[in-house]
Amino acid sequence: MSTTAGTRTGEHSLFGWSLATLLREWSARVDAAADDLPQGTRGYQLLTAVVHGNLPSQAALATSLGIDRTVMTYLLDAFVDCGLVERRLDPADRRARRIVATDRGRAVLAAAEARVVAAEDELLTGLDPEQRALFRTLLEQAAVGTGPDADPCRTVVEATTPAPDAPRPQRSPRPASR
Amino acid sequence: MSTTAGTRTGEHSLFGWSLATLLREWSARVDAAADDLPQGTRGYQLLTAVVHGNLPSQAALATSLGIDRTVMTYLLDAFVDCGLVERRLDPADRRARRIVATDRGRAVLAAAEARVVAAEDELLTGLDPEQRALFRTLLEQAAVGTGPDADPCRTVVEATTPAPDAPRPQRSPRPASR
DNA sequence: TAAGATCATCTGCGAAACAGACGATTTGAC
DNA sequence: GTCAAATCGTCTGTTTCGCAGATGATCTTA
Repeated sequence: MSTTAGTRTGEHSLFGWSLATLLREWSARVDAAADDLPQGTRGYQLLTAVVHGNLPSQAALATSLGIDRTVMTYLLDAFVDCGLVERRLDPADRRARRIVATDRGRAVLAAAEARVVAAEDELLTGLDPEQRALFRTLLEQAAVGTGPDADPCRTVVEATTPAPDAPRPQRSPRPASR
Repeated sequence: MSTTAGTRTGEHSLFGWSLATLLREWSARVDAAADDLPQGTRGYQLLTAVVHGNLPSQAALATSLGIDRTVMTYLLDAFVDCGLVERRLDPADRRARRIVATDRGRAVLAAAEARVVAAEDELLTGLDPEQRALFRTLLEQAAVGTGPDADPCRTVVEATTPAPDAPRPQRSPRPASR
């Protein structure tokens, strides 16, 4: 088991495996670090998005986190029940709810974030501190470039792929226009 | 993408969001690029591990991919039905099955890999080529350092995984009434 | 040889995701 | 101004999926 999973056999891409492995491990550690939040890792991500994300509606929140709106509903229910966030009516659009964190929500998040940052740093033990900073920068840059808000003009798959007839079968990144 | 998802509010960590976003997008593209494999992205990862991973048993395959053994069983069933892999008895341990790819499996994987590599490169449009190479290197290095094969002496969280009494106070998402 | 651990499989249960419909509201066309 | 279409959040129902547990086969050890 010493050399198994990652190393073998030349130069095929370990990109996906590495990404999945890293996220899995991150998720496990965040689950442990943020166990005072509902829904574990996902709850942490949600609260982070609520506090720092500046997203106008539940739908925006959902697409930013890559989850379904119907899931967002009961996810937020749990947070409201815990007194961590509030649903307020958006005066500009009375269909939408504006999600804001309570004081307690912000405090809980801050405490969790401190633990998560420590866990993240520990997660990246394979890199020395200088590399860690660089890695974080590159990662964020890459993600912002492809996230749900990415430039819609930069069409994606069909350029280099012999995509049959379903170029983008799922997931249309429709950010609210701006 | 100017104001929405990721950028806001100073210096909290976007690490988890970036990781999840990138993996989600990667997964979507691989789903499209490897749609001739069972189980989409997961199937691609499985076949990659079978061909390049040199893993001795289903269990090793499962832990490397972070999935359950019981899932691995029917996942492999699908691949065997498609004639992409075979289960062979391990002569050294007749409990275990040694999973090997068929010729066709290797060919299908090779074709898929070509498409996936292109998709990955396209995924990283936010980085220039030099940064991409660096990012891949750092990512793999970080993942190998924390993966299922990482040095068990410096591990941290593994202890929490099997813990039966682990603090997981809030569970049910509550289909709350309101 | 016996007891315990490990590998792969199967069964059943519970949870989670997804599609669809609904009322409320906004937007756009005419 | 009116009407149709789209959007937001919610709820319902279906179905899929992961996970715990038990089982038979095999290896390991004492």
